[in-house]
Amino acid sequence: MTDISITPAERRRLKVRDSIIAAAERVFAEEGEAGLSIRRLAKKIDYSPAAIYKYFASKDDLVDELKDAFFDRLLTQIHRIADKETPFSARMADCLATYVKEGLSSPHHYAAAFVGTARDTGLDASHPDFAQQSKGRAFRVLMGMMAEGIELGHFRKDLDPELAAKSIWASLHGLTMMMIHIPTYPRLSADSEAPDRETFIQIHADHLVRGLESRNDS
Amino acid sequence: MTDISITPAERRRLKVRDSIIAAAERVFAEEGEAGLSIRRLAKKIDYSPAAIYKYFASKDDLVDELKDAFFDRLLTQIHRIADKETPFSARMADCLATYVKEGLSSPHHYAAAFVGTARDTGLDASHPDFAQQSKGRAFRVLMGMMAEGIELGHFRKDLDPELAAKSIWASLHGLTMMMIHIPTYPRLSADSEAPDRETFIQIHADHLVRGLESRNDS
DNA sequence: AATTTTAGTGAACAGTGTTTACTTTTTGAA
DNA sequence: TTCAAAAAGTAAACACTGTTCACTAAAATT
Repeated sequence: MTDISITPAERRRLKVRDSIIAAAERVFAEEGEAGLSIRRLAKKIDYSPAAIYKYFASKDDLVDELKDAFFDRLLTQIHRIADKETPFSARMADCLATYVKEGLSSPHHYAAAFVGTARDTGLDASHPDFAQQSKGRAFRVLMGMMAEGIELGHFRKDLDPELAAKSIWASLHGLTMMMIHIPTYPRLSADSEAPDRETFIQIHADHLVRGLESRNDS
Repeated sequence: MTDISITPAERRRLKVRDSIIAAAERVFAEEGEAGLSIRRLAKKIDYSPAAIYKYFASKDDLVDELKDAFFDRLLTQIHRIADKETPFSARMADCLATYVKEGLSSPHHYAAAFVGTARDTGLDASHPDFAQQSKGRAFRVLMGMMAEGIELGHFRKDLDPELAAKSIWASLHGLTMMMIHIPTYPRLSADSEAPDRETFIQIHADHLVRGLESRNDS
């Protein structure tokens, strides 16, 4: 009985823990991982640096939590579109654009979630299986839509939904990273006449969808 | 007259400088920017840490030189394909695949060249114009091929070569980053039956090209 | 009320990039 | 060849970083 409700001690602990990630979130959103230091964080919440280690095993663990929270938010946004009952084409295009835009809304979070050439965020035994992470769940939404598109005849029948989804995902990821890294993308030089970012995201999504569509129908 | 040839002093200086970047290159290729420290570098070449600052203004400057050198190599590889006189389709596909493969051959270099959400590697006044960098020159090769493809009728006539090239570039970038970040890509879970990397690069390139092609011709 | 567990801390360890004052070596000219 | 100037190289310090450890103070449990 008593273990169902939460004890005041646990409630206090959670409060401190939350204040840590809240402060971290603030710094991280503005300056990214580079600007985030345990000592700086400690000052912000008026604790000693060592105190933070009673709540997080390491800085990486803390940052991982920020990344995970971001991808949860991204997943929510994706679902908000994907679960609609609008026509397939519009839904698909909306989903692709939403992924990119959501990434751009938290560039530091997004980019940080894709760093490390190794298994630090990969899929070794220590981490949960990829499909379980919100990154993986977001991918499965895309893969589901892909299967639907093939089913409906919008996309070529010979496509493997998983491979096609991975290809599309990579392309979306690329545009997102590009726009994060080159803030003026798709403008490269000052003089070039280029559409605004939103329009370009649409163009990009159109190219991608076109590569999947079955031909010889309007 | 005397300023045409190089003095022994300058030659010595260049030798030391080269030994620094050589050592840096070795470390960077294996462990990336994380494993590279001035002090460690100094130990490797048997100099004091401060000595390195007589050759490079900062660690970032040193690392920038590594990145630039890498992109020069990448540009060379791209040109090796693009300058061939083979049929357009094959050349285009080869170019796209080569970009990705070359990126994967030096994952740390490639990924490092695309970090920083800000203008640290962007296109502010301090840096040379984007089109001048080897990153920009590589892009111009792609854009040239795009124009050629439109000219030849392979690609839709209504495409803007610059925008289309940017879209393709973003997609290539995405696949490269994905494969760097998820070493088993396109395999996500251990059980999934997926093609090898080389094949998947091809599939991805095919999707991209398909999105550009004019329709209703075989 | 006594004991055990937990929260929190100051100080230290082993690193980092970078600067400054200083010495040694090399160079170019009188 | 001698001598001033420039360049090469360094030890030590500054201001940081993540992390650990021995320790105290305060709750929680028995």
